[in-house]
Amino acid sequence: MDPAPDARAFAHHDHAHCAGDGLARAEALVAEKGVRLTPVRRRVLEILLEAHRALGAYDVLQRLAAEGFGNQPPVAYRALDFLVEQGLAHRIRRLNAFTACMHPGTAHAPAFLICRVCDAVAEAPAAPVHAALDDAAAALGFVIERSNIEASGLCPTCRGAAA
Amino acid sequence: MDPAPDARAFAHHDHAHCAGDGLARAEALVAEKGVRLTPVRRRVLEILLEAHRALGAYDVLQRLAAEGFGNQPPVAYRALDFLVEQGLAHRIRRLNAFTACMHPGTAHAPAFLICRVCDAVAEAPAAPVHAALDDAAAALGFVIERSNIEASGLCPTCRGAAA
DNA sequence: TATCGTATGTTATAGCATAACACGTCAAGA
DNA sequence: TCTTGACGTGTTATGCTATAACATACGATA
Repeated sequence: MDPAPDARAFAHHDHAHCAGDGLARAEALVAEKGVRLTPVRRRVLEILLEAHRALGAYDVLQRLAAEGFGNQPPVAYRALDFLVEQGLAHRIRRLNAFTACMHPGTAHAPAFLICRVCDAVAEAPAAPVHAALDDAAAALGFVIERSNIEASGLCPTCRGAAA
Repeated sequence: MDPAPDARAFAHHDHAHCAGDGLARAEALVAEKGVRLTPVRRRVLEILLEAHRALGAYDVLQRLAAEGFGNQPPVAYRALDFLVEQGLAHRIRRLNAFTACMHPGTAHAPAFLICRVCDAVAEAPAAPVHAALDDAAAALGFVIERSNIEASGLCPTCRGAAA
C-alpha cells in the first residue's frame, strides 16, 4: 500500500501501532496544553500518520474533501499550521510538504533526512546539531528562535538498490 | 538605500568591495570549472550582490526585464539555478528567495540565520553543525548529499531595537 | 440568553515554479 | 565549408503553493 520506505527510521516496524500511538500522544498533549484537537485537526493528523510520509497541503485537502470536510486550501493549511504549532507535525520546506511528528511531546529538535529517490523522510536526533548551530549563531550575536535542518541524500534502502 | 542590515554578518562593512570581490571570485571560479558566466547569469549575480539580501526570483526577474533581458520566469530561475549549482548563490527555502554566496569557492557548508524582523540573512560558519548532522545521518545509514540549515530569530540590530 | 472567542467554510487572489517548444550561437568534426 | 550537436536564451502556457478577507456556526460563560 505504501511503496515508500519507513519514515520513522529507515526500517520496517509496526505501522498500525505507530499511527495509533501518535494519535494517543497527540490527545494527551493537547489536553495538557488546553487546546482543542477538533475533528478536522484530528483527521489531518490521522491522514499524516496513515500516509507515513510527507504530504503536500493539497494532498491532505483532497483526502479531507473526500470525507465531507471543506475543500478549500485554508481548511488544510489551518489544520496543518495548528499541528505544526503544537509540535504534532513538521513542515518540510524542501518538499513543500508536511509530516506527522514521530516524537511529539519530548522536547526534540528534529533534523530531517530526505531520500531523493523515494522521498522518504526520517527525523534524526539532532540535539548535537542544534547545539553547534546555537554556538555559531551566538558568535554573531544572533538569537535562534526556530530552525529547519533538512538534508537530502540516499536512504539505506535506496542506496542498497543503487549498488 | 538598503534598509536591511548587513547580510554578510550583522555588521557594517565596505559594501562596494563586497560586491566587486564577489564578482571577481565568481569569474575565477567559472573559469576554473569550464562553465560560462553569461551576461544574464553575471547580471543576476550582480543583482544579488548589490541587493545584499535575499531576493525572490520574481524580484530578480523584474530587474532583469528592466534592463532588456527576457521577462519570463524561466529566465530568472535558470540563471539562479545555475548560480546555486556552481556555489555562487544559495536558495533560502524559508523565504522562497535567493542570496549571493558570501564565501564562494571555499568548500563551505553554510547555515543561514534569518532575522524575522528585518529579513536580513547571514551565512554562519557551520562546519561543526554539518559534522554533527553527518554523524546523526550515519547512525541511520543515511548518506547526506546536500543540506539546508536555516534558522530564524533576531539579529543583533533588531534585538537591540526591541529592548 | 446574550455575548465573546474560537473554529470552520468560502470566495478570490497572490505568489512561486516548471514543462515544453522555438530560436540563435558557437565550436568540433566531416 | 557545411553540418551537426550542445548549450543558452526567449516565449507560451500552465500547475502548484499559500494567504487575505469575509461569512457562518458552535460552545463556553456571564
